[in-house]
Amino acid sequence: MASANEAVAGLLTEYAELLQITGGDPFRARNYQKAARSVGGWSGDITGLDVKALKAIPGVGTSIAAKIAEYNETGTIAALEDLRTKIPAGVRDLTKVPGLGPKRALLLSQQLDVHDIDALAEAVRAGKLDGLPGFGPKSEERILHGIEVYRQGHDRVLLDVALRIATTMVDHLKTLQETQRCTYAGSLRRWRETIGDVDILAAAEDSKPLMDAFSTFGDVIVSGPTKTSIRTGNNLQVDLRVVKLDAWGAALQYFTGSQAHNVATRQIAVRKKLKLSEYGLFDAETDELIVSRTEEEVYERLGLRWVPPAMREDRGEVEAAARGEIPQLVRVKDLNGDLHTHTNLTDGVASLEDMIAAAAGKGYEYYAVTDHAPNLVMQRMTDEKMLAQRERLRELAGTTSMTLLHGTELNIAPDGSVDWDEDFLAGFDVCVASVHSHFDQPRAEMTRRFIRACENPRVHIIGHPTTRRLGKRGPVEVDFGELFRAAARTGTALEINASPQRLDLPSEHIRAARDAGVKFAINSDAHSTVNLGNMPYGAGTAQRGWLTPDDVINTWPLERLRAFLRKIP
DNA sequence: GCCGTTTTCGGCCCGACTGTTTTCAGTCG
Repeated sequence: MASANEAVAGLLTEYAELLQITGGDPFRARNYQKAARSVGGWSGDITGLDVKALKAIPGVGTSIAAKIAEYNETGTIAALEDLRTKIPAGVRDLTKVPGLGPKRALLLSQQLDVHDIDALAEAVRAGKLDGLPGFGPKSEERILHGIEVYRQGHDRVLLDVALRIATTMVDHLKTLQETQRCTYAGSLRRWRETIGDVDILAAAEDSKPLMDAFSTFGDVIVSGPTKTSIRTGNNLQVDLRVVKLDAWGAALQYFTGSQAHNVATRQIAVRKKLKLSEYGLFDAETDELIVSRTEEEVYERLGLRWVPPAMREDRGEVEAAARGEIPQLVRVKDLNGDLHTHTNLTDGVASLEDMIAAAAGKGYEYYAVTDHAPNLVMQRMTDEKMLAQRERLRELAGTTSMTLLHGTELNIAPDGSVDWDEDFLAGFDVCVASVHSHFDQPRAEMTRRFIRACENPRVHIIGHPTTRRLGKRGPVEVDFGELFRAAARTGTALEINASPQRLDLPSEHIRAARDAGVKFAINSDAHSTVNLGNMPYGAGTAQRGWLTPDDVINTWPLERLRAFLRKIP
């Protein structure tokens, strides 16, 4: 089960969607959506808060606070239950079909008596859309296509997949003579953990050659002089927007988003009698262009510091930028080492020697090898193998300028214990401890399990704390507040696992953990030399959690790191 | 429904594209 904040955010989102379907004041629906985001990103726990306290959350006023308080007391929201009964079943599902919004989904549901996507597909194929007002032959085609897309894994793609596709297209577009600038923007530039569609921005006087070249990368969905959308072979939508070079900064700011961040910046513009669009920042009355060439100029003219893309989620960054308090975020180049990697002694694919050589190529000051411990039985680890690896690692120390650390990735048992006793663990320079089994323990047990691991004086880092696999397995149920307090109290770092399948600890928990006093380790969890290159995804995730280098132990110099790893005072 | 250093009422981000509706609504981002 999700946290109370997430649960309420989900209910408020549903309420907003139902309001959109019923029509009426669109600003009401928008407000519920805004409140949902706000509650979901609220660093405190809403459980037990009364109306007065709830109203301190931005976007939560008297009415929404009352609904949340009602949820706190009764576990339900009567107004939501009521709205659910008024809307035909399945309309919300129908709006999940791309191209089908709330209005037309409701109309189809009522006119055709269809309540799920399968029934809709059948009705369209049976020609039941004929004669419906507003639905022509193209509509049928679009809806059927939308249903196909929905079914073919409507899921978002992982960050590395999207980055690869975007980079290929950007590199190709840059080869065209007409292209003046080209980069990816959108959620990819913000390092969101998964990507729904890729936004590419280019500057050119004549957009047609770019649009033509871009169209060859997939099936064209829409195409005009400023925007072309395609769908690639692996079902990823990619949008190319072409602007004039003069508008580059405003366009980059606009298309990087998020939408919520853009709303917030535009509201600031409005208050200053300005108008912000992808074409520039204008005087609202005279329409005179003020600035548009760079993002920095646009933010500056709004009275804001430049906001790093990873922070642009309307989670307080606009207010921070107005106060001039944008943190110096941790960057990949700040990382002095990698503290969680595997070799072919367990499930890695590269040898110890190859992993060390590849890591040296990253310019690290230190590097830890942390193969799996014996309780992950399929890895067949033994004391002897581990000690032999340590010996070999010490021999290799003379071959590299990096300081080599011998470590292991321990398994946190259901009771919170780990693989080896204190004496054996004392032989390691660094111990990562992770949950690899019994993912469905009840919340209280799982929480005790993690806390006991933190309290182990030989455990330095909790690996991939939620154990989620993006798109495949959800997070374990744990009281994150308790976990964060335990990690801070015991001097145990939480990992930000940089694997694109994990990105764990997720960014939405990172700020709360940091506020609790937790330190972090950004680790590749590499099982190959190539995986050592996953660090940018971890750094991006850390940036989304507003972390600075000081928050991240593997940006520290070796001596400071060693002091942290001593843990026992 | 929320919000306020021009407002406790009257705003609320803004533009592109599509299809079919001869002037615009729906959808998307």
